[in-house]
Amino acid sequence: MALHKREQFTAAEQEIALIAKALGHPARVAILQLLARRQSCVCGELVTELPLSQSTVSQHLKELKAAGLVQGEVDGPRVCYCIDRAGWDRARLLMAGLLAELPPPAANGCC
Amino acid sequence: MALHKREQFTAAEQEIALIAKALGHPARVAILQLLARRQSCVCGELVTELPLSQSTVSQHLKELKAAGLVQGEVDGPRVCYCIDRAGWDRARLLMAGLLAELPPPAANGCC
DNA sequence: CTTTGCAATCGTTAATCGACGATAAACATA
DNA sequence: TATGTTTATCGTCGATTAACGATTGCAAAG
Repeated sequence: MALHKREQFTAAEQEIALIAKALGHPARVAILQLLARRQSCVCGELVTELPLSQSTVSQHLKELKAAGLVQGEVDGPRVCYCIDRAGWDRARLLMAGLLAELPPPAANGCC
Repeated sequence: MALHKREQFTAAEQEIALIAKALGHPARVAILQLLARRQSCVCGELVTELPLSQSTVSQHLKELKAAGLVQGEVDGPRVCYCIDRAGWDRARLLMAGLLAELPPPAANGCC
């Protein structure tokens, strides 16, 4: 009950926050960069690139998937992760939209 | 020790993550939008616009300030908050840089 | 059909977050 | 000086996160 009040904000605000939160950990940023640069793809390779255990990497991948930024395809015994292009574009759109909002300096008195 | 391993990532990854984390809550997104649109400025006004208590809003403002996205000027008994343009530009740069990284579809086999 | 190898999930722990009310601090005004 | 207004900080509590090792689940190889 009402200890977390996320519900009380607009859907747009929640969507931005969801994506930003997924980007809010250096391990996940590093994973996304590895995937975007196609340096690796398979979960096991990511584990060797990162200073984290297999289970922790798997957990981060799950969060990135939940945020729609990454998708994973099973390929035999291994899993190939890639950037989810739709989610990636959406993220770019939302982030650019938010950060573009600033009008030219000081039409107002106070700042 | 070493329960949180943020230290083990690059400075760039940590900087992006820090900013993204600040954007990772709908209340903070809402605050930034209010400030960017100059609809309000003073902390007390923000409180009335948001479904949160004064202390909670103050806490969120503190986090946004720590991420360099917002700055506050004392104006008598009240405090005027505004977007920190330098931090805002930096955020735009970093986010755009990260999200621009994706190369054209599938040069690789797996995805 | 068993073994092997990879990835996901479970269970646990410590740390951090999100929220609040209460209190304190800073300042203007009576 | 006392009072009211505004914001920051403190203390607390429950929820969530980050991390790990251990276990489970599954597909390919033998």
